[in-house]
Amino acid sequence: MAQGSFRQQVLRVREDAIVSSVNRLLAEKGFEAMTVDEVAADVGIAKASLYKHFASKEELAAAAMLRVLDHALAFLDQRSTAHAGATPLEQLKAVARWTMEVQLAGEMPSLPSQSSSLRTTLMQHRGYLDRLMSVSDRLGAWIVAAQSAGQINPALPAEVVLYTLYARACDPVLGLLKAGGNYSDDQVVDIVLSTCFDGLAQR
Amino acid sequence: MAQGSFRQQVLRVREDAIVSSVNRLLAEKGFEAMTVDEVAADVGIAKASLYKHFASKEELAAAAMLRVLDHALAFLDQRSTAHAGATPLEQLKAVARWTMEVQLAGEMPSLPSQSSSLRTTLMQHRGYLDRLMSVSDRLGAWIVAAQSAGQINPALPAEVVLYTLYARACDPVLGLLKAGGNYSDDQVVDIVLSTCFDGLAQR
DNA sequence: GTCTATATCAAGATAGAC
DNA sequence: GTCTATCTTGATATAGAC
Repeated sequence: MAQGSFRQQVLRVREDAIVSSVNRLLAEKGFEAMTVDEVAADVGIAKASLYKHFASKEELAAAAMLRVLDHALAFLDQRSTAHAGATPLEQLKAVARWTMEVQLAGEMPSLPSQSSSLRTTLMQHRGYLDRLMSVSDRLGAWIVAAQSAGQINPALPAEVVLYTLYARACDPVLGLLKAGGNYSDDQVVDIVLSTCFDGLAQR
Repeated sequence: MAQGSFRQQVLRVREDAIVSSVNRLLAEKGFEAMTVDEVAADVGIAKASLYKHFASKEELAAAAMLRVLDHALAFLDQRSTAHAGATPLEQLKAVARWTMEVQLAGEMPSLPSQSSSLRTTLMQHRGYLDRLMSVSDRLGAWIVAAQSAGQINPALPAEVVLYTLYARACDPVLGLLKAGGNYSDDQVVDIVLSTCFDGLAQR
């Protein structure tokens, strides 16, 4: 696969650095609170240079969301191949664990469920929607399989399980527990995973 | 208890209307996206008049948060008296159901867990912190009792249960399911309550 | 206290030289 | 493509008359 000229590769690396900064700032402050000036300062280039790479703040954020989804797809690929023997429930738990680890690492940009200029941009972004549907399809297959195997509550509509997994990837409980300082990151993940799959009530 | 002069009562009613508008807009768009112009237009008064009642946008939002907590405290009072015979688990479920109903009604302003000017204001607001701690203390008592009775998983730290209940009051899953249009509000609440207390996994 | 009109400022976006 | 300097807009907040 062609990687382009040296100059193009340099640009690609720079854009990657930009997206990394955007990703972290999005996770830390959210889309509205993040400013383009901050991004430029964080990357170490002038604001005008940013706009040579991305046409708007929304495009900047969209690039970060796209990369997150690509990482997710890569993770799903790896689970499907290197861990093909796992049960559907184990696969779903592995995915949920991965999203929580990403969030605790400060690298999970929370999507704006509320009204936002970013939301309208994303809803018109083909690449974003394609990846989102791809992720949802793969998770959906595991959800249905886990329900057939009696591992996930079959009384729950599959979309409920899917939405819940998405929501837990941005669960503020993780940040609250981490901020409390009483648990390690691994413990936090184990706890929230437990409440997600096993619930609060005694079994 | 003195209610003040007629003029003061009129002002009080007006401020109540303001807080109601703020509360709804806060629930609908969040703090950052809500503008003071919108609030003024929604209430039907001039923007400058708003600033005679509240010193800043943050104070405006804080007033809405305060009222939500007062409503919560009133609900907790009612549960403690009119439903004194309920088990601790039933009380917790009743509270969670109430918060979800409030959210579906578009009246639950989501607190900014992320960095925000509102957060710093609230963290310095005595009245807000007092009410928040009061709510937490009451819920904490029910949580501990429910764990002693073997109704809530005793392996979970009480603060985890508390944070989870707070987080579910703002759970985006509710909005997603409502937006899908496949379920009534009651069904949505029942579903999310089920995933919260019983988890996703088969029992 | 309410209004209209305005000050002030932060932030997204662009111009134009290099 | 990168920079400095600037434009433009939208939003918080205030002035001052009534």
